[in-house]
Amino acid sequence: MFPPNDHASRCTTCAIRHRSICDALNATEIVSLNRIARSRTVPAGRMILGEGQTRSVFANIVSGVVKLTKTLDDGRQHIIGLLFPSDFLGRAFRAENPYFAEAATDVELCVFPTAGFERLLAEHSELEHRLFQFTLTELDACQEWMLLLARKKAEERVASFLLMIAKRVPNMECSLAEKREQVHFVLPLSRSEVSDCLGLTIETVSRQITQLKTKGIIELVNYREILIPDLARLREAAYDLAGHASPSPLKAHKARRSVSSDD
Amino acid sequence: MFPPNDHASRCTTCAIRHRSICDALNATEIVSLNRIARSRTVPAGRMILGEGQTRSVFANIVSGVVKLTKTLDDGRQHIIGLLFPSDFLGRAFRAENPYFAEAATDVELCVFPTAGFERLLAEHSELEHRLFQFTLTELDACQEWMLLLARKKAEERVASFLLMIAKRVPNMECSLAEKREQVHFVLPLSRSEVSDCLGLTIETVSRQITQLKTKGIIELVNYREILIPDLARLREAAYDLAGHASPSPLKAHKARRSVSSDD
DNA sequence: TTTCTCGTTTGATTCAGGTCAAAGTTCTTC
DNA sequence: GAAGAACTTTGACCTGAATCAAACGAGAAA
Repeated sequence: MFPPNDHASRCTTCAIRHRSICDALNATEIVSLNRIARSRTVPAGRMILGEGQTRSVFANIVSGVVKLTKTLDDGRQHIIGLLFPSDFLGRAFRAENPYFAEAATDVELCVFPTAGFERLLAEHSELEHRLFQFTLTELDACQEWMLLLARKKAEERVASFLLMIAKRVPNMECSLAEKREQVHFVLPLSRSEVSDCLGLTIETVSRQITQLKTKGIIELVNYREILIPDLARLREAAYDLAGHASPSPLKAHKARRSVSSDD
Repeated sequence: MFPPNDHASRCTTCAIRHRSICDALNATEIVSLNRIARSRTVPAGRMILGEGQTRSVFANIVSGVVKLTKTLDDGRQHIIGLLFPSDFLGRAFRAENPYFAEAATDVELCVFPTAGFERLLAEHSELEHRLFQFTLTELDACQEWMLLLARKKAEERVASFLLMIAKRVPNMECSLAEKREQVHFVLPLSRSEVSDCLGLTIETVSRQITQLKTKGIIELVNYREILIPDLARLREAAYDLAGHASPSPLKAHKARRSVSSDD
């Protein structure tokens, strides 16, 4: 899909150049990273990285979506993370990989060989620093997701999921969409995969999507294509009230012994 | 509670010296870290760090247990992490703290002032590297916990929780306990806090503990003191079957072939 | 066109865990 | 040590999501 490596130019035209870990490097360093990098495309559904696999793969996600999954022996499984363009795949400093990585859509990767990448990491602390930043962001997202899994109801989970996707997936309408807070995108995952993200079943996800559709919070162009007429309403359904506290009168939850400041 | 700082000796007698982030530093560097460190004890139940609080606290946990919590506006809450002796508290490079930190038991901290610690971090890449390692471990644990929240049943969750505690809390019997795989410890959390770790209610946690007791997998000395006669049985109840590197056998996945070996 | 397949939706039913309500245990405090 | 208060267990009942079971598209092959 790509012309053979052209160390000088490939990175300069790279779409994710300034959002990926590469942004930590200066022009000279970029060249040496580029020298060891290899482009690779992976079709949807193909495994990229096996759980417990001895040697990790290091790669930038250039386009597409990668899902990271964990599985119990009896088949119960969970998607512990999704990687979008500019995200980094691979656990530095870990001999074993703690999860599977699989292409959710067709994926374009920029792959770095293990040894070479780790050497670069050791030589350029800027690069390690940036990787650290990425890891912290991943940890934040993970902890946020734990709250969802532990305490949110099915509808809130599905709404939260759509919100998360809407934030990271390319919008189909580029006109004055943002202005109107209207979003239109293609879901990168099947219902089954969505349910594996949310700790629900396919049926429940489907029902909740129907529910959101009935309420007019989302519109389905087709199974995968979703239009969100008003992000604020979706945010409300997701109970994603970052900061602004308006205790939704939908259901009065007994706030257990809290750090009560009032009555 | 502590004698005034003695830069030369305090660290050398520190119980967590070699497990904490400090182990990344050499003797000279330790002294400069020690110079800015301050001992502090926090009684159980006291807040250490507020969510969204502008400036982070940096500290080693010397003794006791700290819980990190996230709360939805209506009071639904979740404990996203527990910190044990030698763990590190605080988000480097983040202006805002994404969670509450509260002393679950009486806690002894070794606190570092923000500015000074970040300077040390910048000067000694070894220290940042170690912090990175700690963060990766935290991320691993977090992702493991997501699987628990998403897919494990109540009894498995409680068993997993006890297992996790058993691994990290000091054992009360030091004789030939390990040999027999027998563990005896004091729960650092109340039932309510346990339920907030597991995404369950107090009642369900209580019932599952009773259940485990009935099955003879655990014994209750009192509400907080637990004896585990056979760790293997608890591990089984937790569905914590380590090792497995095979994808789900039940759910038929079309993705099988690995991409790692070349075309 | 028909037929097959795969992913999705919808309906009926079940059940694990939540909710509500006591009652039993510890631990304080006076 | 009596009186509470706080925490924990237990019981009865309810409900939200899982499970079981069709039916419904949409795309692919014939």
